[in-house]
Amino acid sequence: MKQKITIKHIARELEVSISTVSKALKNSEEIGQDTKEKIQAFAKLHNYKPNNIAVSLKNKRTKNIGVIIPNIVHHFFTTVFRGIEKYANARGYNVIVCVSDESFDKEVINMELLANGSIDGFIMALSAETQLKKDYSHLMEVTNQGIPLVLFDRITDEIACDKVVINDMEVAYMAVKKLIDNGRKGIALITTDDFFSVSKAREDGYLKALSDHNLQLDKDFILRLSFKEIDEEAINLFFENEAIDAALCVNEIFAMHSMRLAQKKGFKVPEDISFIGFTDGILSKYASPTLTAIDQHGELMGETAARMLIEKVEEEKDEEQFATEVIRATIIERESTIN
Amino acid sequence: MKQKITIKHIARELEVSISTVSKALKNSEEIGQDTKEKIQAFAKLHNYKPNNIAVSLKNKRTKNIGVIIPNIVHHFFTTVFRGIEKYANARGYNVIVCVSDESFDKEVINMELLANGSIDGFIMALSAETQLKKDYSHLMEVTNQGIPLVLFDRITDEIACDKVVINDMEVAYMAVKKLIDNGRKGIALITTDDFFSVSKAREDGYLKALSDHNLQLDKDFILRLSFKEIDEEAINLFFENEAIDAALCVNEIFAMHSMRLAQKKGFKVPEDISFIGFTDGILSKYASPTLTAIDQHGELMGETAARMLIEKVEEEKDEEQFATEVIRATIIERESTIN
DNA sequence: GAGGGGTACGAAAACGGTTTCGTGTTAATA
DNA sequence: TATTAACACGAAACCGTTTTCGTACCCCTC
Repeated sequence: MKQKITIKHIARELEVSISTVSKALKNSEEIGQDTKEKIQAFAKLHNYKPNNIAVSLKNKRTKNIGVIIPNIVHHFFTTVFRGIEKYANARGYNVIVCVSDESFDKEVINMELLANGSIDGFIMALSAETQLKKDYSHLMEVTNQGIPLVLFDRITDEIACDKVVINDMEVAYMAVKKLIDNGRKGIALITTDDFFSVSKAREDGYLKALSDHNLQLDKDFILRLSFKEIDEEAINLFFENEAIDAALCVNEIFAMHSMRLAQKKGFKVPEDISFIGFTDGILSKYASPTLTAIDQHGELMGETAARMLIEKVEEEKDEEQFATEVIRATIIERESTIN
Repeated sequence: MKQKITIKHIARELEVSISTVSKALKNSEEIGQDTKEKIQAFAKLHNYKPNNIAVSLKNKRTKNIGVIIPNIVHHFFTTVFRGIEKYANARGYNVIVCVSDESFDKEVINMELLANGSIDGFIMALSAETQLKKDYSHLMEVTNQGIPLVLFDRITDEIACDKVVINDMEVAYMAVKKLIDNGRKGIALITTDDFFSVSKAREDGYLKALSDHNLQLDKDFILRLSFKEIDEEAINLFFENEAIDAALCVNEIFAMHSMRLAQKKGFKVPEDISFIGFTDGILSKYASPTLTAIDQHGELMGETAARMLIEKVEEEKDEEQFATEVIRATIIERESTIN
């Protein structure tokens, strides 16, 4: 088990000073050509690599970015993460992931842990509990310390920072409009409680589409499910309502369950009832019938967030100028709606 | 934007030495009670938190563990990661994830990057390319430096380190046996090239089950697909063979595609043909018919790997004693096989 | 009053680098 | 030949901790 070689070892071995070695390895003009070559050759031979921690301590840059997501099993977050990781890696950054598990406490603990020097900035989507409590003091703390923060998808207006979202309201509107254009009259919305920023926006789009097309809003057309576990009873009950001939679901899981249960009840998809789900994940492609889905372009979202964060991290001046980038979601037509 | 407070600030403010502050904050017996209280109160008031990087540099422990996985979109790896993250977090460790994208080069680059002090140990599953090339020098390098390493799922015998696997061969055997017990005679194997350690083991189990039950091995009963993209042509051609009445698939994606295409060809599942797939992922549950699957207990696998790694990291002595833990996979019966 | 033993604290080295500044040597210039 | 500027390198501070060791001070004892 050979010990890692340090600059000190090289200096001692080659009988030069530490500073000379350091400079030679960065190819500084200050050092003579032959000395540089000697040192560089020796370093390469012994496979010298600078210690990241020491470098981080010195220049107060870790080249790590902290990502906090509510969960890792949802396809959407996985793809966003993929985008972040890809972009960050290409720029020489590593990604430290923490999963908040939709819990406020875990989110806070993880943030505090990472905020003490481990990372150069945060990318995160708020946990369900955080959006419910509306307590963003841990975010405030972090931004006050000057640590860059980018929020994506599940955001809040109360924190001034960069943000990346999709045009939730618009695309929900478009989805409902598509259903209307297909002749549907009883369009349901299957959503979560509206404390989720995204669910709220999607609901707004849904409502606006209805009213713009002179469709009565029927409270019974909106089903709110827990994000924790699917209440099949509630779905079954919901579909007792024969007036429903289409449903927009705010996520893939809701869509899959609803479609399955509707089918079980005897509805034919898409003849009797159409389905559109947010998140174009793996399930939508393999469902039967395949599910028309709203592609949130998670990977692009992740890349965008990472780009915004790294720009903030690397820019010298800290004029507090924040942007919100909007990714345009697209509807992927499949069998669960009629073309 | 208030600056982060350091021990030095506290020392200056309270007119004591740096060492006194450091000791007082750790509640050292060396420091007088009143001094300690004063310092601790001041620290709490100003929300002092030690700088992780400095601590890491000092005690050569980062409390970070590096995870390198081939991809993040496969359900199996996601769940393993979940297990790792959960366990590691509970023990106060953070997780740095790198995705090798099945590429040897990315695996090497990521490892080298992290090995320079950023992490205390590695957990990884080998990339496809690495298993194909059989070049493990980057792993050797890391273990030679004394950095603990735990391999999971995609492992190699050539590296001495801790390992976590499932009983691939056994469970494949059991799956085939189940099909045989159900009266199936033409049992196919849909797998990758056999350079994957897991595919190899599963194939061995498949072969042994056949021969133990006096079933002829027919080369035409084995279909090898690329892990990169699904060749639907090949699958269609494969199912021209009417003798096939069951298939064991080495992953969920293969199973889903095969089942779908078989159904399209007119096979009824499970009457005409049964399917069993490795990985009890989200797809298996939502398929129609639902897919009998082999649950690899990814989360448990991740926890186990994390536990083994952290034990190695934290133990003082380095007697090189390595273990391989075997997680017992279980078969989840669903509609795609006859009970 | 000298010696001894705690007690409570500080100085300084160390972790592994980067960077500023100073300095000895050499060669060019007047 | 004396002056000077360029060159090549080294000393030391610094990043924020931890930890070892030294020591001033007080109290007790004989």
